[in-house]
Amino acid sequence: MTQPEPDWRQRKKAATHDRIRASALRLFTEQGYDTTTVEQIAAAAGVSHMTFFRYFPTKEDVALSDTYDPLLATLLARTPAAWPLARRIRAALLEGLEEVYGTDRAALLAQNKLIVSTPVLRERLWADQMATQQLILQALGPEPSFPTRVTVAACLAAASTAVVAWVENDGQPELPDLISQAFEALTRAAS
Amino acid sequence: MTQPEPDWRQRKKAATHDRIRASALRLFTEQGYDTTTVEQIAAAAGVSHMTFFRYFPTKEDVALSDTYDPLLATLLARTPAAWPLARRIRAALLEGLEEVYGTDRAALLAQNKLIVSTPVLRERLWADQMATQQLILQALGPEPSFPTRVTVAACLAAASTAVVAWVENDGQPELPDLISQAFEALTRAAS
DNA sequence: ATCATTATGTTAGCGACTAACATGTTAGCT
DNA sequence: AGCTAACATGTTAGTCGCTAACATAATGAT
Repeated sequence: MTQPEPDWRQRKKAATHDRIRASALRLFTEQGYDTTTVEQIAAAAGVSHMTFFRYFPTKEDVALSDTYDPLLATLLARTPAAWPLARRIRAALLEGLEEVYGTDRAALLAQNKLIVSTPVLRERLWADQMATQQLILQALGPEPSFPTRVTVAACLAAASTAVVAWVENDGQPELPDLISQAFEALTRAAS
Repeated sequence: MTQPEPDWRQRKKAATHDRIRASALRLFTEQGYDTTTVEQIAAAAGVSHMTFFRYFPTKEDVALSDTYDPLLATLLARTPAAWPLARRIRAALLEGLEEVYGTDRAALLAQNKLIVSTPVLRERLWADQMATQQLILQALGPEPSFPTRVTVAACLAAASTAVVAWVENDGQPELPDLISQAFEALTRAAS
């Protein structure tokens, strides 16, 4: 009997979720990821360490949380199916970026800087990239062919390279431009 | 004064190194990676858990140990510099494979099957791939351009996709063939 | 025989993470 | 209002990967 579920409960959950997340990110940037303990995060958010793990499966997840992936799948499906796959992915990536880049550019840069400069998180980033790849392949239909898989993997590798270059140069060339350059490099790599 | 270093010492070290590694791989395949504890591995190898960590920095490393990377760098350097980068990497990868594929194909398949089927190890695999990428870039000279980085990343992504497909299909299409197909797919992705 | 080096073991501890159980707080029903 | 079931949170104790500090035994050089 889980009927009406008054949403103030969910609001409260969302509130502590955000409080934990905010405390974590602040502590991470203040004193580094590795030296920050889950207990500290929990204490800063006013909860116990068990509550932390009820909201985030691992310590890494709180630093990597993003909502970009599901958006990407829908954008890709909306792209003309007649285009070559690489172009479709490129278009979806750039379109998705536009929706956040204007408002959240600073946060995006800060978060990715933290990730790239923390070995453990960098590892997880590649792992998440593989999850994104699975998601894209499913959005393209069942039983993807081997060449399709290779193409998707290459496109995501290009995009990741762009992101890494972006944070390494402190956001100097803007990310959309870098992604475009990356895809152009991809098409020329074939020659 | 560490002069002669009688090599029987090194032989003994190599022996225990191999004993630990063998015990670990056996236990991993018998009862799974996650459920196998470092203490069990150490006990099976007749050492203490501290000795284990003196030989392998982490539990993951014992499952991922390979000597392919340095070989790859020299092979790449030996390849004609006039070729397009993707072709050079492809040639180096295939040439490196030839040297082990005949004798160690079974072990290679088993090890990669373990890795691909274990989430934690899969993560580390991508991380190691980034290390390989760094190594290739250094072998190509200092200060690689952005397009070069993209190309290398895409080539390694293609190769990884080939390896994953190889173990998923239980070694059915042979790995060198899959790698060739992957690179052909790469060149066509550009169109 | 002595002494420095090296490999190994022992112990204690930290931190991420889990399981078991307890407590309080809220929602729905009578 | 009062009872009960559901749920969020806390407490406690434990496992496991991993590290540091110190102890011990075997080996090699003098």
